[in-house]
Amino acid sequence: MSGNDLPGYDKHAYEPFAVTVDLAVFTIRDGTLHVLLVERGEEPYAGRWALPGGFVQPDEAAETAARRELAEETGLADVVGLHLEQLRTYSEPDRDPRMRVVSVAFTALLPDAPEAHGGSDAADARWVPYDRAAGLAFDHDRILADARERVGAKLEYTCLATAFCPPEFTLGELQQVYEAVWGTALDRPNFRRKVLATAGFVEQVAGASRLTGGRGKPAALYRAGTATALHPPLLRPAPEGPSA
Amino acid sequence: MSGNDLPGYDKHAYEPFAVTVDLAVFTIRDGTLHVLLVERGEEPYAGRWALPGGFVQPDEAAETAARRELAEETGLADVVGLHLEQLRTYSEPDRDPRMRVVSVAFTALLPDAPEAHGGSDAADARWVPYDRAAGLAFDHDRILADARERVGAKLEYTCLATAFCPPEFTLGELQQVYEAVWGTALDRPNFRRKVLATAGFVEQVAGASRLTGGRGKPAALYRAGTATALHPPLLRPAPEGPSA
DNA sequence: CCCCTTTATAGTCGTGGTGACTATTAAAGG
DNA sequence: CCTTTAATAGTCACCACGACTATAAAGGGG
Repeated sequence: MSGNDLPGYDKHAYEPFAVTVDLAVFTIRDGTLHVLLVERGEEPYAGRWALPGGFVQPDEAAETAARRELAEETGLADVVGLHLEQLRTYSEPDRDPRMRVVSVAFTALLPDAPEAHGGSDAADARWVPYDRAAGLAFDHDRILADARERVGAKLEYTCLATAFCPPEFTLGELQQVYEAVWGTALDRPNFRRKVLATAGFVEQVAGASRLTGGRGKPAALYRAGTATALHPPLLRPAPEGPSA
Repeated sequence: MSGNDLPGYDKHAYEPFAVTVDLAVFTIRDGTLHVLLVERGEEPYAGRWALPGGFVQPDEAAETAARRELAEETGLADVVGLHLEQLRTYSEPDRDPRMRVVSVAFTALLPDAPEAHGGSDAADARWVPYDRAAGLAFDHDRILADARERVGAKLEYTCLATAFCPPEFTLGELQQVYEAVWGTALDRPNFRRKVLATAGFVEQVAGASRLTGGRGKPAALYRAGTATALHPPLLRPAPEGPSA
């Protein structure tokens, strides 16, 4: 609770914590899921890769801190279409060897990656394929896995996938988002039918088309629609039986 | 991030925060959704109702603190079937008028309510119908609304509803859970068909039955199954058009 | 004791969403 | 000019689900 019901409470009855934000920033590059990592310059975990993040300032909310850190460390500040969303909070007492740190983790999605650069805080910032992002500092392996699972789940029942796409995109590119996050192939005509049947998911850009890189029939261009939920959802192929 | 990339960092470079937990504890009573509230004894918001909660201790994770506070304030400690799950973290700088408090909110579900009693910290603890739980202290109105929305959403694609039920329950009782949380009526035969068709959702207790309170045909008893996910989901009737 | 009410359970029917396909169109390349 | 590649169109069968109707098993009231 925000209040305090302890009898005899005063301002020293609680223990101070450091509060940080961690960001799992995703994008799609070359058809595969990439995550933004920074290289740590100091102990502990010096030289190891970690999720970008930093301390929450006294006058800002965690959401504000997340946006600020993303800008400072990677130069990905006012990127259009940045989708930022709280994931969960990690508070195990021993998750930082130095002191008691509670971290509010965020998930961020953005369209085809602007190149990241090491910013003020980070020695280096880089887009890394999700599959090769292991052995991160602290409990960031777990945070990253949680973030990916959350994004995968939200693709099913929200229109979130467009947050990975530039302002105008083809249905093939949108499908690549699903395939990259879920790690499964989807049937193209069926995917197309589903997306177009969902009112407000995408709307066609009149008369425009784009060559997907050369060969093949040019694809129509679409913009993100106004819908935010997907009813009924677009379920990923069930990994196993009905868990019985 | 958990680490610190600031050059020249030392242990005083960060500002300390107080970290608390808030709990939105739900149960079903008389077929309607109830939430557990405590009455505040001190300023600010003295005499107002609030979500139970309290400070996280230096050596415990937020999840641990949540369980402890629930036990201390309400005596609902080792209730069998208690489902506890993190909701999100609220960190607006002015959410507590006294000082900077970051609160990790949790959602808890439990079977037909044991009566709550004011515990060590709380002046009074009481089950309140969700619809009458307004005007809470701090930002607890918002936390409560977020919690209810989350629970409603999770009923769709998880087997969470059994967490509201005693160890043995009828399908009618299970349906009441959905109707109470969603606030809509469901068709009984269709609900039954769906639940039984989902492998691992519930399993019948051989030969047992219960009179639902007197009249009517006695209902068969079921136990929660081993499944945790619902594929395909049990969608609540769409409130409006496809948001287009 | 019969009938009505109540609640659980069984079954039916039609529709729509979806998986698995096949076919056609429009570009580039050799 | 034919092949390859990718987008788009269309088909078909199945199954889940909403909307029903019907039956079974209890209690209550006359």
